[in-house]
Amino acid sequence: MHSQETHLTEIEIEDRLKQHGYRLTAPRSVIVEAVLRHNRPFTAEQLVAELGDGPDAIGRATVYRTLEVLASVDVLTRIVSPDGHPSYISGAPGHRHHLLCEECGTTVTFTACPMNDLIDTLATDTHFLIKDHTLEVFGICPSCQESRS
Amino acid sequence: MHSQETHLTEIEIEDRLKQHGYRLTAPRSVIVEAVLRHNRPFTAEQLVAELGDGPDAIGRATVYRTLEVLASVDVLTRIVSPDGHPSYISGAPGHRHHLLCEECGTTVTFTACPMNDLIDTLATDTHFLIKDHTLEVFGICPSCQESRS
DNA sequence: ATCAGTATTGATACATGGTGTCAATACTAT
DNA sequence: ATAGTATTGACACCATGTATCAATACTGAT
Repeated sequence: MHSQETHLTEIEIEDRLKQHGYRLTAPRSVIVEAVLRHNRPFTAEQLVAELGDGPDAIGRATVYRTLEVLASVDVLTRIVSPDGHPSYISGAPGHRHHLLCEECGTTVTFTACPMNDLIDTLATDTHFLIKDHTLEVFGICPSCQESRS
Repeated sequence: MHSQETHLTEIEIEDRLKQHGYRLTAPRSVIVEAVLRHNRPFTAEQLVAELGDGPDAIGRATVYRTLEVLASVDVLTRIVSPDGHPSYISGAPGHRHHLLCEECGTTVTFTACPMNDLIDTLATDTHFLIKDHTLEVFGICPSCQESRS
């Protein structure tokens, strides 16, 4: 019911972009490679900092746009923490939620969603047409608990 | 299991501020009155726009600080939508979640939280110390569904 | 292999949402 | 009434993200 994420390869990701009608460009390859190096949630600004200078610098706008594109083809998931700061997590097609360590960012993905029953009840009772929900869990992972004490 | 919110009065809110050691000031009264006029979620910037000019204008920083204070004493709840934009909802002490209409902002509060079981399972399986979770539901309310068709 | 068409890029400027500073003000307990 | 201190608001600043637009580069068709 929960698992570490299995990652797509660069080639699979680029295929997926093509299938959705996106062009394969040098900056996108660089960004995909950078994304694959992260196995923790990262922010757009972190990527900008990594890729935004040097000889083959990639523009801020391109980084933001590409992250959006990758999220739209289910290569990345964008999650928003309770303080409103978004970050991206590699690989998360389908309906998933995450358990994040607030200290080190370790992420556990789980597919068990307890919302289905609740959504039915809410829909019946309120007559809302229910479209979406957020559900993310935050805590401290075992190794951070240890290094605290 | 779900309900429209019952509102505190201005006096009750000001008592609550005092009980927490906050002073009663003119700007805070103005902000509390403004908050009570809203029965839909609102953003900090909306309040700034309402109160930020005219003869008794209230500074942007004061508005932001006061909203934080009101949230800290459970007069307001701050929720963050999937796109990362925070808004405030009047009156929500305790553990509550919300069902929001994406079109008109109508909000239904519910206390049924399906997370308890899941959290126990997650804690057992991952050994995380679980601290917090987000859970908000978004949809279209009955009256907006009607005016669509 | 070349070409034309168009998606993409990146520089820049701008927009939005929020925070830090600090002197001046105003609340509260005494 | 006064002293002490929380609070205010002006301002500058920061962080995150977006719009514009000319220049570039990918792609499919030839």
